[in-house]
Order: sequence, then C-alpha cells, then structure tokens
Amino acid sequence: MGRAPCCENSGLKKGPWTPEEDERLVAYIKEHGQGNWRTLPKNAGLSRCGKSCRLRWTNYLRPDIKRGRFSFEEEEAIIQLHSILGNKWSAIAARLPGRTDNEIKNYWNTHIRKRLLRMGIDPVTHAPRLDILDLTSLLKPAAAYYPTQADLETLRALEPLASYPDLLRLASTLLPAATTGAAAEQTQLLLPWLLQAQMAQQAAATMAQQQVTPPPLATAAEQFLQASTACQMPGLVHASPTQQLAQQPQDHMAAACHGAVQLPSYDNQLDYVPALMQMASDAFNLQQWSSTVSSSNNNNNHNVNSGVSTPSSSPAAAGRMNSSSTTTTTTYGLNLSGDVVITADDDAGLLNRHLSELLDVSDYM
DNA sequence: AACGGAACCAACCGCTGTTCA
DNA sequence: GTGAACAGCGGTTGGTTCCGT
Repeated sequence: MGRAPCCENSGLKKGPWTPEEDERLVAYIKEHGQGNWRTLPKNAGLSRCGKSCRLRWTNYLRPDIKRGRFSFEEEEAIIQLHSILGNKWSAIAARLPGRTDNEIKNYWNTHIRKRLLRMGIDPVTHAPRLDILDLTSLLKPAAAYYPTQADLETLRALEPLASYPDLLRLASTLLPAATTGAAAEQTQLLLPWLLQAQMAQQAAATMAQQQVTPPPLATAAEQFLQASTACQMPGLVHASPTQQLAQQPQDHMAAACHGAVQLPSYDNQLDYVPALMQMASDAFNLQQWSSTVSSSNNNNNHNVNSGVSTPSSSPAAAGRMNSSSTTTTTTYGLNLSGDVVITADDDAGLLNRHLSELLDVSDYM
C-alpha cells in the first residue's frame, strides 16, 4: 500500500501567479513553514498544485533570493562551475548564494552560452570549436577557389595545425593578411615556428604535471605561452586583443585575458609576426630543455589536470598554475586538493582570489 | 505607428532517486 | 519487499518585452 495520490489535476489553476496568490503563499509559509507541499495549497487556500507552489516559492518568493543582474564574479563562477559540473544547475546554484537553479539556467542559455559560441568556444565541452575554423581560410582568398599546386602544398603544410587550436586561430588571423612582399615571407616562416611553440607548450604542460620548476625563461615567450593557454587567444581570431576588447567592452572574460596578455600593442596585425617568432624561438629552447627533464621524470606524474577543461584554461594552463609560483595570467583550474582556483595579474587589478571555499566541488568530482 | 523577429524568463513537463505506508 | 507518492532536477514551452525596420 502506497501513499495517497498527490493532487487532482482537475480544477487546479495553472499559469502565471497573481499578486494575491503570492501574498497567500508567503503569508502561509511565514506562519507555518513549508511543511508538506502536497497539503500546503489546500491549507493556504490556493487552487494550485503543491509542485507549482514549491516552484513559485523556491524560484521567486523566497526572501533570500537575490534579484537583478549577475555580477562579474557570479558570471565567472558560473562558467567555471559549469565546466566542472556540467548542467547540474542546482549544484551550481548551491554555490551562488541568492541565485536559483532556474535563474542560473536561464542566464546560461540566454547570455553565457551565446557569448561562448561567439568566442568560438563550445559551451558544452568548453573547448575551442575547430568546426568553425576552415583551413582554406589560411590561404590567400583567391586560392580557396582556384588553388595552385603551391597553394595545395601550403594547405598540406598547415594540416598539423588542426591538432592545435590555439595556433590555428593565430594563423587564421595572421596569414590571410599576408599575401605579398616581406610580410608574406615572414608568415611562411612563421608556420614551423608556431608548431615548435605549440610543441613547447605541450612539453611545458607535461613538466607542470610532473611538478618540475622550469629554468628562467625569456619573459616574452613565457607571457606568450601563458596568454595563449590561459585565454585560448579568443581575441586573435578576428582582431587584435585591443580591438576585440573595444568591440566587446562588456566581455569580462576577454577583459580578464587582456589583462594577462602583455603583447606589444601594434596597429598592424602583421607586426606581431617578428615578436611571435622571437617568442617561439625562446619557447623552442624551453622545449629542448624540457625534453631532457621529462625523460628523467617519467615516473613522477601527479595527474593534476583531472581532465577538466574550462573556457579560459587548457590542461597546460591548469598544470602551469600548479607548478609555477609566479603566475602572471588569469588562469583557472584545479589544484591538488580539487579546489577551483582563479588567479590573475595583480597589475591588471583584476581577479586575484582563491575560490576554494565558494566553489567547493570536491563532492562532485 | 505598426509589424515582425529576437530576447528574456516564469512556469510547466517529464523524468529520476528517495521516502514511506 | 513492494510500489506509489514525494521532492527535486533539467529540459522545454509559451507569454511578454524589447528592438530594429
């Protein structure tokens, strides 16, 4: 023998709540508490299903609910928590005081999700979307329609980039602008350097996993690698970081990343090429050094990344955060305790906070 | 001013795990 | 132990508002 039926479906009101109904529900709960949702509407004199009453109370009438726009900190927390918890809105809401799961869900679907898509980030996996990038766009425009043998060779040379989203974005920004003259020659030279830099980046991530402190490195290359890993270089897709920021002043994520990216400010995108090549060269030195270190530390893998990927971090970034004591970029990731950590450049005056208490997700890991 | 599409959000629906008779 | 109701959750819907033409 089970329980008695919950409520008759017939005769119960549906749809938007009136102020009078709200008043009755609030007054009843203030006096008697929530109690049994099944019996509550009858006792409160409401022609509503108990489920509807519970929803109205938890999502709208509760006195501790915070209304109004989401703050920057809340938005960042939502993105980070979503990257870890997925669509577990109630779990996310539990870590954002005053916000309901329904509100967070709506905000995600109407604001954050679209913004991530615009930035070329998959809102489900929080990884860069390679499907929206086209290798043929890396050729000069006419070549996409009438490719010569040389163009096809170039395309073939670019193929390895498909495995490296950061560099693919960077190349897609730089290469189409360089069709003639010295700039074109520079960008042709850039390709192998980009690949080397990416390899060095991966080697650095491996080192970080092995808890090895790297030797002093040229700061420009360090910043370049950190910036590219921390921010997935969203601002380099169609515009320079400064241009991107100007176009989306409300894009806090981009702003945070911009604070970390300390590339020289050039008017022409192609002017970045020599600096980037120098950075790649420095990174290559790191790669050579790290290959010797990693070969001697293969048995020391702490697996700090735990497969977690966030919109603004890569495994390399998460690993770097754990290995380096001098973090100068905005990075997100998990430390060895499973705590979510957000750190940022002090000079930028942005985030420099440890959210382990607020974002305690250890029970969901 | 009128219209249509986009954006927003409160509320509902249906499912699942838990509780209880 | 069983099965039905409960409570809670995530996905979806539909009404309202906003905005551009």
